[in-house]
Amino acid sequence: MKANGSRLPQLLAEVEQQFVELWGDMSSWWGVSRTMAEIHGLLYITGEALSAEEIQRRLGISRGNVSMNIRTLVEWGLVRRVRKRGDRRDYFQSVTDVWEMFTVLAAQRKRREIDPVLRTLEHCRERLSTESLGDAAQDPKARQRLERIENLLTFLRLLEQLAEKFVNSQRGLQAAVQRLTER
Amino acid sequence: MKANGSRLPQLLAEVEQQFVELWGDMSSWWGVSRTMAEIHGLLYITGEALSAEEIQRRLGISRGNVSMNIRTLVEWGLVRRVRKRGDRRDYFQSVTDVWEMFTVLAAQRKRREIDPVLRTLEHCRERLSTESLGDAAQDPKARQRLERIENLLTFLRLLEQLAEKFVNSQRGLQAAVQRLTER
DNA sequence: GCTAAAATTCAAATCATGCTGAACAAAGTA
DNA sequence: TACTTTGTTCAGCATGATTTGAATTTTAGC
Repeated sequence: MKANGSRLPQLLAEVEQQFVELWGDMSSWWGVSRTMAEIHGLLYITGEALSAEEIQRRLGISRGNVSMNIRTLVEWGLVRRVRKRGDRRDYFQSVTDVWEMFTVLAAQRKRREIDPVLRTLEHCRERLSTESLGDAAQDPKARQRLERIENLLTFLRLLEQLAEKFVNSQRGLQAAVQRLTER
Repeated sequence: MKANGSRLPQLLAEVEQQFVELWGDMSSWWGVSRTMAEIHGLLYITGEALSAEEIQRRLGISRGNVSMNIRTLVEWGLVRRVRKRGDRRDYFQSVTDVWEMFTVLAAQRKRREIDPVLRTLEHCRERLSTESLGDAAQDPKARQRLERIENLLTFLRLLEQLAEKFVNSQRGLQAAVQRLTER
């Protein structure tokens, strides 16, 4: 289908808008707030270095909100702070590599959510172990629960290792996953 | 270390409590509400078939809340409704296989969150394609954005395929992932 | 069919998350 | 030094998500 009469800039703006919204919809997937995802989405799709004011204007959010969220995005390495000569404002630009972005987000989630869970699970296991319980560890209920906890631990450890591969060797893993998903 | 003097049932109750909390902490990981995760966690760790009333009592939540969340858990196949002869209450029991549970949760998330995003992304791509734009597709900005959208699509499709493998052949994939994560 | 227990529903109340905006700090300019 | 522009912080508030509980429906037993 051929283009209607609308001008290109308007179309780009519309697609940009749609993309930012979509990126916001994915925020829960990455475990970040909607606004943080939108800021990142805007920077990713435009590819430009935008000032805080520009971001504020385009997303219709407050000054403080931009500042707080940008800080996290920069800390995480998803966005770079860029200076322009003769301009004292900060500008911000997104990393462009999709695998790198995913790697960062996965690592953050792992650190914040998986690691503490593993610690707690290990603690649960410890409390039900033979060393802690002595003869009582033979109790069928205790044994059953220990088994369930161990199954879970095994599974999560596997996920953890998988995540680690992502972080340590995106490229190699990319190839491996591709092989894995081939017909 | 050997057990202190505390009785086993109390220890089991404590570990149960800790586990339920932990499972609740993982709720955002699965994209479900904390209470839904807690109900499932309780059923998983006890292994028993519990009545709605019992769940309500142990988690300190309302009757309606149990009913609503249980419904979803049953719909998703994470929990089975069990009848006991001579008792007209419903009892509920969790699936025990960790891979099966993960499969279900991943499939739900994919359906609810990944699929719609892919549809929207494809729509964005379509709007920036040569077929839609004609000569305007050569505009550097348009090309750059199309490229970014395509990179993302490629990546998400890969994730999608990976998720599909989980759903279709947990066991085979389990082995594959294990191989992948070996030293 | 009637009754009572159990399950479900959903409007209203509650709660948590994350946003706003005003106050403040820092950094550049004259 | 005083002023202006930009960036940061956080208490209080707004919004949306979750829960409650009373009304309603369903179910099983008689």
